[in-house]
Amino acid sequence: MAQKKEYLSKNQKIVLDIIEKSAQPMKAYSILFNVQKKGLKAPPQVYRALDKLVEIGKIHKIESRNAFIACRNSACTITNATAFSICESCEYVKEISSSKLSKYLSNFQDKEGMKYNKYNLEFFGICKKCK
Amino acid sequence: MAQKKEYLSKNQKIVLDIIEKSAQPMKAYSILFNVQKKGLKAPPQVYRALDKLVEIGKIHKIESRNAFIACRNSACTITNATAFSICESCEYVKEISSSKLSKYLSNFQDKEGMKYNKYNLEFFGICKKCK
DNA sequence: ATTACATTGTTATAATATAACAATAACAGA
DNA sequence: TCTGTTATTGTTATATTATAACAATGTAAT
Ligand SMILES: [Zn+2]
Ligand SMILES: [Zn+2]
Ligand SMILES: [Zn+2]
Ligand SMILES: [Zn+2]
Repeated sequence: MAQKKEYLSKNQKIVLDIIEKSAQPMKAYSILFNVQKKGLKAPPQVYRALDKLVEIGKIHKIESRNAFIACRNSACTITNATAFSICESCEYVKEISSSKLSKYLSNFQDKEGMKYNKYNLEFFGICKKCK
Repeated sequence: MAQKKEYLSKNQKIVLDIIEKSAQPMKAYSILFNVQKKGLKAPPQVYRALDKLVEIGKIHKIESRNAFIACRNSACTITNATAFSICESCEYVKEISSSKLSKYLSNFQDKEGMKYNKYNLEFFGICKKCK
């Protein structure tokens, strides 16, 4: 995990850094605002970095929120099997790392017997704090 | 299913109609273009209808694609447990109706024992045609 | 008729994301 | 070193997706 970071470009490091420092998902334009002091002034600079970081699995996109969160699931070397829980009240997001769940979904076949190489699952509910 | 439609408003019916006629997911602005001849001229008119239709489960949003598809899963009276397969080559989308899968996910508990009242799952792969 | 409430129409704008191209850096082979 | 090649960065403009705000109209109960 740490090694991979060595190969990141300058902008990729800057963007990853800010996301990793955030406990919760960040939106692209909030990232942009936060990295402007570091010289990244325009959306494409941020989006390019985000694309790459998603591709190599250092971060994940929370699709229903258009936001990006650092991967902290050590089992998540793969970028193609992601699961999250999202609190609909406070928007708290947590990556779910359940080998049972990922096994189940990775092996899932539809009615035609088709298997999939990738999935993204988002659970919604009310977190403990909000209850 | 048919009854519910009776209670839809004019704009909701128009928008649902165009989505149901489409075999595949439609984007909001494509819907807008298609309903302009029916008098819906501005985005809010379409987005309001979409919001309502999603809420009552007549359509679903494909989050990773920002697109909307009619629900054709008769078991999907619930709007809170959705699963789709998406072809990454041709973008073909199909709603998955597997009672086994939905049972598994509805009963899923995370490490803290928390259960969720809602989920959305998107599988990605290459469909038969594209292979 | 009056109130209340839902729906619609309308304009403007916010938020998210990409196209296109120029400039610079990194680097391998001649 | 020079040179071609590729990746990365910088920059401007624009496309795409979505909502705020408020006025107008419709619907139905009292
Ligand atoms: Zn992860
Ligand atoms: Zn919460
Ligand atoms: Zn459905
Ligand atoms: Zn396909």
